[in-house]
Amino acid sequence: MESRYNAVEIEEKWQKSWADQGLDRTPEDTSKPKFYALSMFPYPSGNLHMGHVRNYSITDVIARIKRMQGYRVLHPMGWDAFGLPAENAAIKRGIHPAKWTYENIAQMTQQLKRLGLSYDWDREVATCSPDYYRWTQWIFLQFLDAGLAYQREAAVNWDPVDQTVLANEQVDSEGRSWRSGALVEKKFLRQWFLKITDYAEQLLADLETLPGWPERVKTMQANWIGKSTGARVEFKTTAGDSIPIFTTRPDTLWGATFMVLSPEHPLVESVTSDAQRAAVQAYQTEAASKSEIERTADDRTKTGVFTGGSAVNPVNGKEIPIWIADYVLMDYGTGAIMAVPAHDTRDFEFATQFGLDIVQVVFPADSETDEAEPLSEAFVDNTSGVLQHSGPLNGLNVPDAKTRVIEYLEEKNIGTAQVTYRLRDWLISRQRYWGVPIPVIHCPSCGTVPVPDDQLPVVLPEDVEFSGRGASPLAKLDHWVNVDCPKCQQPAKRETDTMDTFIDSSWYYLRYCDAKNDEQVFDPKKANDWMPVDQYVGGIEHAILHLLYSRFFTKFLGDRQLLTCKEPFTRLLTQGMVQGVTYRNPNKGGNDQWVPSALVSDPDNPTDPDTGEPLERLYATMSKSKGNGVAPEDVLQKYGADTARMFILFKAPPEKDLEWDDADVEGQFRFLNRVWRLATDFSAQEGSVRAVKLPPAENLSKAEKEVRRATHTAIKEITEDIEGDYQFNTAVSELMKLSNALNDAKCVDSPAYAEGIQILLVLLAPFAPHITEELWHQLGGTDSIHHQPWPAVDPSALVVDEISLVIQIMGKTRGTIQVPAQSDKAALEAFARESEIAQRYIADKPIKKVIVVPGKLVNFVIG
RNA sequence: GCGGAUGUGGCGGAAUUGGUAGACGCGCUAGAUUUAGGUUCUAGUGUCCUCGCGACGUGAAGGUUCAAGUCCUUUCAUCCGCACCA
Repeated sequence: MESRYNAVEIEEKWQKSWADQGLDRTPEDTSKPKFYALSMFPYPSGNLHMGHVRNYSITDVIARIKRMQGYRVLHPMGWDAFGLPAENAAIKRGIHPAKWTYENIAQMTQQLKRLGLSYDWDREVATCSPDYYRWTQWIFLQFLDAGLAYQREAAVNWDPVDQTVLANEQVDSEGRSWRSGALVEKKFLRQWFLKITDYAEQLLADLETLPGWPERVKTMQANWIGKSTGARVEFKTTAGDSIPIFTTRPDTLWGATFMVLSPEHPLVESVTSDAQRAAVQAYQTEAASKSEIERTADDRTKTGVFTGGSAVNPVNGKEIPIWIADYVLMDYGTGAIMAVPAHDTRDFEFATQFGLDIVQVVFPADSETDEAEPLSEAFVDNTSGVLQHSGPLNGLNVPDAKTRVIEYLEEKNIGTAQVTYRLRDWLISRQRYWGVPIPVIHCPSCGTVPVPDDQLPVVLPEDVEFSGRGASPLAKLDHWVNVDCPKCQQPAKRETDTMDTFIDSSWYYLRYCDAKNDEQVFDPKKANDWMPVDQYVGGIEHAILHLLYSRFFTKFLGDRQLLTCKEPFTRLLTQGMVQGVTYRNPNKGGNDQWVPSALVSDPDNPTDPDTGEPLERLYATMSKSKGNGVAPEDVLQKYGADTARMFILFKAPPEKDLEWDDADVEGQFRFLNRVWRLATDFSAQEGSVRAVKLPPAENLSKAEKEVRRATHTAIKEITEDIEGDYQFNTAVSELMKLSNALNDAKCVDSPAYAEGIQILLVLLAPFAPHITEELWHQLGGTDSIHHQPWPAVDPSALVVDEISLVIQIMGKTRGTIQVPAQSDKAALEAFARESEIAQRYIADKPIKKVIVVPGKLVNFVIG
């Protein structure tokens, strides 16, 4: 009696059984090598989407294979649970953020568990739990103690109607508040920063120690850190005030014909002449009122105003005018530049526009003269160009001139070599409720006082009102704000800012190593045992911030003697997006152009339900606005988790975007049904898969040898696919090949066939954990299939008696012949020469050359 | 503009790193099974033609080689990231 593959029933059964057995608990046995497999933990939005399913399926397959390969594996899951959506829900719907968050966690946990992911739930963390954020606060105090946490004034988004600070996400693309619709203003508040810039050089240099990271991510981080090597040079105004500048081209100093200050530069006031004061102030006001969007607008026509003041070029004593312009940024370098229009495109544009002098000092290496034609664009070559009109640099090429000019500047005491970074210190203050309270107390006499370790955590108060107006909910809570100073016991006030949620996620992977510790942030022994994470998997959207911050934390905690690893994540896999079938009306724009799949009645001939116009069909990242999402629950209900996992892993390589296609999902379901049939047909006649006793190789029939070759080829190929670069798509195709070979096998009552069925199930187990467990037990297995060792290749099974030898004439393949596999070069050539194919093509033409590639081909070059 | 990547059938994608291009799957075609549909099974499926023991074929154009998707040069297109960073 043939049974049918009922995925949902089997999956429920085994998920319960595995949970009861504690199958996925992290082993403590340290005799095995460790492997730490980690997916980026989710924000508990309440709904699992396909991107999650893909992310976690990838990591789960890796974790399962590593277990079978004899590693003890740490594979945890948790929740990045603080953040704005919970607070927005509170403001809009009156639900307390904690209630909203924990309900979402409960719901998503149920969804996750249906995917059959082998998590050790005993190590679950939620960043909003006091057990966790107590240690987030402790780490903050470590930064404070190290002098790497500090306060200064910084701009926030201020909603003038609601009188509240807004997060960037609460400001729309037109610069208006999400709630009041008011135009958002800049306001300066005293805020907390972490001094990540102290680690800029290490964070940049150590990227080279990460060969297991995608090039793209490393490049993005390097650009973000933005190291520039150059010089700091002291310019002086004619009045004698010092204006230091930074330049990467100190070799072009003799070509500096004017200076430009940022409109916010503190010296603007003093250099401005009375005649120019009105124009300068007008320009400053205009620059200050420019929004982000106006600043980054496409038209980059340079604007600026002459201050009326001048400075002296320190290398040649020439007097040069000082301008202000908003293309010079206050927060980079010194907020002032020397302008060398001949050798910088922006300065050139500015000089051309305002009729300022252009003096060329670098000339092409092959140029006959040093008296150039007027330039039509800046000459920016910085490799082979030769310096002229530059005193001690004359005749040097640019790289040599750069070295020489630094010596010169230092001799003359007017400048020095300097390195700058674009990386800014990390603003971590948030004027919000649902985050980690910053654990400090402001005392009128003692100043900023850390909350003592034994008083941690500073718990978020529950009795809070969420109006979305006025000060942060915490600041309005007098009984919470007013405390005694821990030092002097006098009345003081709590800090009411909470931390950026990126702080929470910068160390969660460390907490998993020792998730239940209530004495320490983690036991360094345990963290050093598990760290670094061997494989980290997540979306490309975290390429910069999350990964950079985590690297920063790891390095800092290393400096505090809590960790020995230099980098948190040895290998990083950035999985591609999941895209859905999307319908677009090309005659419409904005959000109206997207027609939700649910409204399309005939997918073969899609039309707009409103207008009847034909629709374009394409693939795009799943989103609510496009109505092109596929709900994981629906897929699980219809096909089961095993099919969903198989589809996701097979359809595209993990780092590429994946097009969700129902027909392909059906295909995977068919494959699992075929495996089901193969195994149940086999068990009906055989009974047990456990005792495979193979006769000696020489006694195997041809059919048996073929089955064994297919079986062991599959082991070899799949193992290589996984160990190389996680090519799950080709690994799955190898599983299909093996299943096809077993389906075609002519020796179903042979031990070789039994071995094939058994190994097919074991190899498939990490990908489709439920169906394989069920079939394993139907075949008489008693222990879990997930406790089976990863199969080893039997090299003797791969040996073939005959190979097909490719015959080429002049490099063109003309056919193949079967020859004994063991033939040497001479024998191969002889077989080839005698072959009918060669005879036919060569006939009586002379053979000029014969190339023999053993095991592959023979190529005749004829005249 | 700078930086990173990618271009292979109708589609998703393979190709031992220079050695039979198109594995595996989807789709499609024909046939068988089934009360019908679905399922399942069998065969076929890069293009072209004069249907062969043929020619052509990996974005385009050159080159190296007995042999190129793979190496070199030039070029085009698409996607992504950063963007007045001195």
